[in-house]
Amino acid sequence: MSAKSGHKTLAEKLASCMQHIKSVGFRSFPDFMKQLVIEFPKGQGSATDGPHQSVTQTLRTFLEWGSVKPVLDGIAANMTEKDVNRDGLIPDYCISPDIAISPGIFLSFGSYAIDPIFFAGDYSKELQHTPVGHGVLLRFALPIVLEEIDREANALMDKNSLFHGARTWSWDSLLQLSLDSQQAHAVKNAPVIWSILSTIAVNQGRRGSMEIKEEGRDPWQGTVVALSLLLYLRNKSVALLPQVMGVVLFSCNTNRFIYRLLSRFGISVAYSTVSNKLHKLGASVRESLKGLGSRIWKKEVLVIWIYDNIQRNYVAWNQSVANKNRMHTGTAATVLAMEDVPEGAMDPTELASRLHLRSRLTFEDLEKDIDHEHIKGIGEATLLSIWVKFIPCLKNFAPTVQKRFSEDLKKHPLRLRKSQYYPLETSDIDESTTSGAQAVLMDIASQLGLEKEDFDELLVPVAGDLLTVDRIKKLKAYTTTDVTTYDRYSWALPWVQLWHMKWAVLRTIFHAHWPGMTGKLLCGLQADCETLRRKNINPKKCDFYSHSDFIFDTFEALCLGALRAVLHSEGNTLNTAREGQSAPNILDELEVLLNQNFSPISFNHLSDLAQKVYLRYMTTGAHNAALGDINRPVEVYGQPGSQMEPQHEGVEKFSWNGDRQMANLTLRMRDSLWYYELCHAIVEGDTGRVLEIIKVRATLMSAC
DNA sequence: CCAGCGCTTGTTGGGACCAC
DNA sequence: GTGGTCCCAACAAGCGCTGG
Repeated sequence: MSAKSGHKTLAEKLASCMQHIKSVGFRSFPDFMKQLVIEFPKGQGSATDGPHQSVTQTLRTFLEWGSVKPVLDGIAANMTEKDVNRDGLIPDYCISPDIAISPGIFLSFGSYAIDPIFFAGDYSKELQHTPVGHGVLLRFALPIVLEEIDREANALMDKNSLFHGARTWSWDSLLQLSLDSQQAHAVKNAPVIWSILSTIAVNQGRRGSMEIKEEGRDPWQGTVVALSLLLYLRNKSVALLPQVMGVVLFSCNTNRFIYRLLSRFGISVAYSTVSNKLHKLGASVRESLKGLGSRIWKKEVLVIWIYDNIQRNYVAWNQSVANKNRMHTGTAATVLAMEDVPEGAMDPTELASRLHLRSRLTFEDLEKDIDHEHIKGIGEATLLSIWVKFIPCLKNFAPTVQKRFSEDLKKHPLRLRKSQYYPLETSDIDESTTSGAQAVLMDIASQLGLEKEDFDELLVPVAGDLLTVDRIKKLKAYTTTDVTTYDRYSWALPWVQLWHMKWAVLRTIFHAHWPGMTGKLLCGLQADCETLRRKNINPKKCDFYSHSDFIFDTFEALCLGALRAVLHSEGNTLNTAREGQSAPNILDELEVLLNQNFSPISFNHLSDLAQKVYLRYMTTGAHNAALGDINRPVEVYGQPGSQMEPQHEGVEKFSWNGDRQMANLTLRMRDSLWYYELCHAIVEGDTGRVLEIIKVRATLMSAC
């Protein structure tokens, strides 16, 4: 630097330094430092090298000149004796006080780690016991980093931080916990802390391919949790995650010992805190429910009441004749806010004026209401979706098929939203009796703070399982002559929930297609159950999930089989009868049939096939056809019998040679199709499509 | 600086059961 | 029948920390 530089301010000096560093090709200051302190000494062969020596010389002059030395001296002067014992790098507070650390355990360099160039000249004597190179940088940088970490941690402790627990609990404040938004918050407000913690958590091998894993250990979520714990240990009011963990543990009836253990580590808050807070929460929820009740009464919000019974088995500690395990029955209710309700839809006078029309309803009216074209379209689209799902060569049609459901066949798709729901207090009422249903309704009304006269203008859908609906219908029937609107229960609209409706439809399928005595291992669901070796199938009990999966699987298999049958009937066959060659897997065969014979098959052709399969195997007409009008070679099977007429039901003509199994299978595919569509329409959120299936089922059963 | 909160620790009471 | 044990829930006192 020339004498002129003496007039420059510090900022100017630094700026011109940085400019020089940049102008000779370093991308950034950290890059420069890295090259200078780590890469340069490592990369060069010997200290006697020409350029190497000159850099070393310059660096030594620079160090002697006094820029770094005061910094190092300053650090040394600020170190206490303890700090020095710990090699001066890790501050005292970073280790819990009762742990004895032997001196020099941190950063104890082997001699190989220290570049020989720093040991030349007088300066080396001063630094003899101080690690240089990497160590100098660390010594210089660590206090700065720690200071930055302190600053960031303080920022995360802010009351508006997403890690900060709520001062008074509410379900909203607990439910707002989102590890993803906490992560975003941490990345934004505490980048240094976040990068340090996530560097520990994310495996080096994983950093290259950042694919998203749905299950298993998630290092980023883990980092958020670790950060939450650390912040909670720093300041107990930064406790959102430990609070939520406390509630989770509470809901699992966790032993107090586990609470003590986990709260020591900052994973959960103490049991007494959780207990205390939950009591207050209960009180505040009671208050807010009263508020909701007044909004219901003023018709500012239209709601559905949902309730179902809950059972809990109390295990007796010591079982005896008098003391056995008990099953406790209670009721859990939820209030759900309805959205997008058309004006006047929930008008009790309108309902009252129309009630008498119901008795005029005939089967023909119901049948006329069904959109048969839509059902046909659904049948074909469902076939297509199953074929596309399983046959590899059709995979690229998947978006087209999906579009059919979401555009051509859509009826009333719901907009995407999150429903507002309000869980009520559980009660010990047994809702399985009519008086129980009455008590439950009374209990819900009192929790919402609604008086009897508030119901005069209200219509409230009360949803539950089939039993609940039956009990409420009975209750309404028993009280029709009562005086007040409330006591007549005319305000309550019993309504089967979709899930229970699904279950009811599922049961009817098992009821109809699980043959009792004859041929039970030859055809029908039971035969398939044996073939698939399904466990846990009991048609009398009909547990939902196992049985639902079973119907899905058999239906999908039947649809694939039907496609093969249609292709065969059109003369597309594989020669599989060769000696020593087993029959191909159905998927392999379909792949070959569709690929080779139609190379490649067009979507229109596939649609035609779907239409054929639907008409041939999934309609009531197909069922009737199978009962007599089958097209078999006359010379082999004789004359086909006549189609069965309703008056012939149960009395088969002497010459009848219909295919009873085929007819039953057709009905089963038809019923399964309706169930399949019901489930998928519910999942896809298209209530219009759900309603179409309900209309079909309504002609057959009362649960819809 | 101090009120309030969270937490620990200890106490009480009730219920159920068991051994004697 | 009595006393002891276990479990649960509720409560209070005391301590330390936080935050206004």
